[in-house]
Amino acid sequence: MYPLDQCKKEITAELQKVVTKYHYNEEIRLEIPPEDMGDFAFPCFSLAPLFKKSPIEIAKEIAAKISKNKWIKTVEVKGGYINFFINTTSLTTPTIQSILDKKDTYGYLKKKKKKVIIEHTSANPNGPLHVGRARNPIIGDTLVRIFKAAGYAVESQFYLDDIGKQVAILAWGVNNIRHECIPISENKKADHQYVGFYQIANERMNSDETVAQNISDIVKKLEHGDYKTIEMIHASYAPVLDGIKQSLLRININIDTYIPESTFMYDKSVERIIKKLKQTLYCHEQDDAFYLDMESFGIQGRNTKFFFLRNDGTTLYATRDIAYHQWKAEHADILVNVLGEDHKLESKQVRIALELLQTKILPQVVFYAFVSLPGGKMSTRRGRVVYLDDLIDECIERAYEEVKKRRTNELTDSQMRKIAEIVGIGSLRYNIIKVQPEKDIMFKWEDALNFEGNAVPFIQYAHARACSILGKTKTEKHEFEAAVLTHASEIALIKQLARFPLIIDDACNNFKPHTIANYLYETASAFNQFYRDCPVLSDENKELRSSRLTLVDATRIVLHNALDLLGITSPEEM
RNA sequence: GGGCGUGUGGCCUAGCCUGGAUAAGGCACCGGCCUUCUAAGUCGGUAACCGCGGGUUCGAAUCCCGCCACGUCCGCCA
Repeated sequence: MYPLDQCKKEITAELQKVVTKYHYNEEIRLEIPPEDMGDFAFPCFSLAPLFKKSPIEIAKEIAAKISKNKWIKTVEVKGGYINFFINTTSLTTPTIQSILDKKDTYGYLKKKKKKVIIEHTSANPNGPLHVGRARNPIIGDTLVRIFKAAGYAVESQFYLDDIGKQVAILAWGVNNIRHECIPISENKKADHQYVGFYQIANERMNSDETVAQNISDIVKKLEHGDYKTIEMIHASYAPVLDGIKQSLLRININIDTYIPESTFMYDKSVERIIKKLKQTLYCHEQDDAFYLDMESFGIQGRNTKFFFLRNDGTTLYATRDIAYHQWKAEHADILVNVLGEDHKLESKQVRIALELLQTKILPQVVFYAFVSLPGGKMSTRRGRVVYLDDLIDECIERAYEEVKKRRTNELTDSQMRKIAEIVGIGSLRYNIIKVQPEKDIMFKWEDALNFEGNAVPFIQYAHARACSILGKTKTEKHEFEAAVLTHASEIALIKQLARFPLIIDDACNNFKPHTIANYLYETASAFNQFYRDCPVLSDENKELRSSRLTLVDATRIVLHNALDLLGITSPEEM
């Protein structure tokens, strides 16, 4: 257990002890008061009706009975609140010790012996990733990192469409459209080269019935396991998928497993599911196709029919998705999906079907709103997009300009390039993750690439500053004496470092990756204030100097660990 | 028409789940701080009827109802 956990627990226990004498049995929930009013607060308002006294009197009465201990330094009553000021010397030593001992794993929670499958990205391999959906891999990968830190065994999965209409369109295009008819893409990556085939094929499909027929023939052959067709499809999308993987790798994302949809066709599990679904009370037939009537499950709208089998006997995306989820439920204890908000209905339908099939584990879903452009929605089909690769390039380029502006005289070009890469990629990830997923974001270059204020350079800079100080004292031993760190900025920074494990716990339990970004900003800010107030290297007092050095080192570790949770590299200089 | 989500200073965001003490930050704007560990920093200032209207409560940005705006979905697409 981490020091601050221990502290909170003991304050709660102390309160509990006093309060049970009054037959108050509600759970004690401590709050964090506004600045300068203490470290923890207990509001007494809800006790008023029980006590038949004013909250202020109650607070006074209870506060008088609180006995001070290792953690509780002073107790104050203000308004209807009991404010606790903790004994920082009790917190400082174990916190710093814990950071120095655990280093890269400081903040990590104890092992849970539970397996989590986090599905994210799962983009159709018919073109490059675009910014509209860029939140998906970033949120997904951040959750993967957070769950790992929270003690879970995690596997990330990309559900790969290798059997549906979208890849069939791409494959038809690749095989039937001449290269000269495709608009030339400047980017040499295969996903950029191939997307034109998909776009033109889409147009032809919509205007030419024979093409539409050819494509649906491909889908049918796929479902029947026609070997040659499968090979053809695979050859068409493989280079595109490879391009997608490369893009992900550029932003520090590696997905453990790619699960092809076809898996569940060929192992007959989709067939079994169809059979079971047909037996349910909610199944109906319409023109030889089958659907579940979702009306009694609270699904409303123009159409409450959830089709799972076409009239030609082929399956649909959602049908295969049900099979996939059943399979996942067999292989994990917790399932997490990261999906665009356009999947809300489908996800609900799949959930209902899974319930009908008595699936053991249902997925927790994190939905995100699309990133839009000032002119409207992005679309691969219509080619109205900003591609992720272009955004990455632009981020790095702009970061390079910023580095050059500041460090041309001190660093070599390759050093500056390296820093630009770290800052550029970090900027991209940070800007997307710092906003809660369900909030709409309008993509504007000037905002995305603003390098000031609450942005990643601020945090990375704080890390680089810490490294710079430490770099000058490599040979020194960092002795540590908690009692000498008494400056308000030092105390504030230590408390901030102590909070990190609680932040991880909260971010994990509530699927809120953006809280890590907030924490990082606050930590960097606390460090900058310390940096301003407490000179480290120039201090004459040896004990103070080395204790501060240790605090700098501890901050460096926490910033590094938290940045790592966001998949962002911590530069040693900037 | 219906479902789901979002609405917080000029702009962007946190807080909302679990109601509480002067609504917290950033950008922009104005004014200070580099002979001292990288000023991508720091200090101060201007700026908010928390979309609108009701309700619950001792107390509402937070919970409930209605309305408005935006996003998204309501395909034998994925």
